[in-house]
Amino acid sequence: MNTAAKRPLTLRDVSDACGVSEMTVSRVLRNRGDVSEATRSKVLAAAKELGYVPNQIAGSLASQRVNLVAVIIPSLSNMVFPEVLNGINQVLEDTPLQPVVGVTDYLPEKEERVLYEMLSWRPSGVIIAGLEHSDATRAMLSNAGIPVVEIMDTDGKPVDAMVGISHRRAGREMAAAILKEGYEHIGFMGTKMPLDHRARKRFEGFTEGLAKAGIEIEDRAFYSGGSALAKGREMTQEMLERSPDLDFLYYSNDMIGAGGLLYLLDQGVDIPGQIGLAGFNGVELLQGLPRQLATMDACRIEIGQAAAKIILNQTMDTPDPDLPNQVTLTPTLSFGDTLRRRRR
Amino acid sequence: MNTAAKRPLTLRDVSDACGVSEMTVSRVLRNRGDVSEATRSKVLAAAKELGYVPNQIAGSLASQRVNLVAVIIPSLSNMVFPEVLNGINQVLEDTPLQPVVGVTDYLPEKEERVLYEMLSWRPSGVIIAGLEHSDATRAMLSNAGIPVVEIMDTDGKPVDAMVGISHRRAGREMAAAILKEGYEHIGFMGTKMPLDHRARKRFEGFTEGLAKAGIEIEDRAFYSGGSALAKGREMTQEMLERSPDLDFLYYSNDMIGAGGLLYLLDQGVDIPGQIGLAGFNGVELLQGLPRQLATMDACRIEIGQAAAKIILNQTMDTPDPDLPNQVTLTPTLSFGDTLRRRRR
DNA sequence: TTGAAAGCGCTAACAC
DNA sequence: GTGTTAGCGCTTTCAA
Repeated sequence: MNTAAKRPLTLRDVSDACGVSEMTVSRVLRNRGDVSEATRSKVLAAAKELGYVPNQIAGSLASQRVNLVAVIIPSLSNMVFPEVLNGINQVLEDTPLQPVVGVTDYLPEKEERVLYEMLSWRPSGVIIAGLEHSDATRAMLSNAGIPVVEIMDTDGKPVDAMVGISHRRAGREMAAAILKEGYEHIGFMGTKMPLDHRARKRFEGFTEGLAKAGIEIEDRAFYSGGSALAKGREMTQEMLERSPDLDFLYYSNDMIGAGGLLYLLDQGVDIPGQIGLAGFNGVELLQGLPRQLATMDACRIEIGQAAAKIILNQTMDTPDPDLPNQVTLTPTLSFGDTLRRRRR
Repeated sequence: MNTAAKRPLTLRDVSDACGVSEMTVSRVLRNRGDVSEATRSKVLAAAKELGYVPNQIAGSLASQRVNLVAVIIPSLSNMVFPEVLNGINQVLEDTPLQPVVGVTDYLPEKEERVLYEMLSWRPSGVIIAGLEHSDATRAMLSNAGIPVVEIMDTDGKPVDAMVGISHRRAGREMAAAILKEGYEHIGFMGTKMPLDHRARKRFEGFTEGLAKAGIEIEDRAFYSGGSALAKGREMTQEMLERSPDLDFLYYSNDMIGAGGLLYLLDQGVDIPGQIGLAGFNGVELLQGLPRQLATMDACRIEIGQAAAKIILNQTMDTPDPDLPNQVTLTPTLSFGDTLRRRRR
């Protein structure tokens, strides 16, 4: 094993070390073409002995093939996105493709920068969260000449492929479920994030759903920053002081919902009798609360898997033309212990 | 804007479009050397018009410079690691360096694979979690000829630079604090992860700390998989049924600690009078629980920042030789509401 | 089964 | 200020 490599080793070094042409060394290292078992093992031994690590930069330039998949997401703190990544990883695990993650912080300009940066590495595909992008971003995506999958959301028109759920519908269905249980005085709490289009669409769907029954949200509040659990507590307290007649609270995510739940249990409020609660996402994290919060699963893993499969399919020599490239998954509503009202 | 690029554009295309040599176009696009304002704007206009995206693969090969920093961590689900990433991002944000993340799932073989994969892109530096690696991994790290920062842990000898906390000491200090409050019958709960060396070291430090006072852990339990909150609940219940005399429970992470806390509050146990509790990590996530869990901050953001600064410094033309490359941060103990025993 | 030549798209180094 | 030349370290292609 080489102990002090200042200059990284090249194929040339391996070639010299074992007396086999660079070309053949290259073939051995990539398992390409027929190489006699004798030379093969000679080369492998030399490469290992030297501690040779191939230079993918040179390799990719020569072969015009890059085994990277750009994955662009708004955040890593949200738990939702790491789970999507897990789905992607699962599918790409035993393939030559490798995901490379970029984070946008929900900022369109940063999304643009990150995408540009990643495209300059000429990846084999792009998986990007959301359907709303700047014109420049959309242009880059459609001109890149590689498969593009927009994920998480299906309320809109994709550049190429699309995998996700309808957040608008999710909001509507939650509204319907709440009304069906007999709740009528509804408050909403969410993040103050004009650029979180999925949260916005859920909210819109929700108000639509209520409107069909002639009902309006009676109070609402938005937060930004800080611990979601703590915010859920605070906001719930404030809202109920302001609007004591509310009998249902819909939270835009499970974490603030959990904060609200803990607060109300502290206060000895009867849940779901006096007040019902629901969140969104179905984060496994929260199993283990004193009561299970009603929520709607966002199909994160499945989304990641389906997106990765679409990219993978396109990189194959003979892509399956039947693999759908518009996938709408259906989130399931779990009632938990906070939505089924005991009849009065 | 080009609308149907099958073949990606090259510098050549831009050069042709604006009648300026490739070399000058390259200079403009990289803000290198003196270029007259006239040609400059001509080139920029042409590049934008065509939608040209530079090919970093070719660029890096030619310049022998790659602005990537390999970041290798065990997991993305642990929240701890995304926070470290945030610290790294903050520092690298306005530099040419770009982090690229690889995940090992706590598996040494996978760590080896991921590192090999990343090194083959010839990054400018490596930030890798932990000090325990396979021989092959260590060899690759020391032969790579680039700065390497091992993070999170400082109980051991690094290949090159190191930034973290002493988990052994963290364990010892927690033991001391607990004893000082007068607790004597102590149980431990943690993850069943022989490869999580930091958790192991904390545990070792903890038992050492107790041993100095002639005290031994009276019960212990380990879990794997599932929702940590739920596991904390279950395990706490089981442990107290098995060992009803315990007066303190030390959890290897805040999430299971929170589960235990919620369970005990449900049961109406007096905390911290009858039973005291502590976790580890200081996850902001949990602010908002009915009681604040005692914990120890793992300095995640700071670790990320310091590590990135070390890499950044090394990539500069004239690195500051005084920047320390062994940084041991000191975690702070927060007592919360679950460790200060009311005197009996 | 193996090797030699050419070139991937860009930039360092040097001319002009 | 701008252009020319010669590679970077591989793989493709074709010849042996």
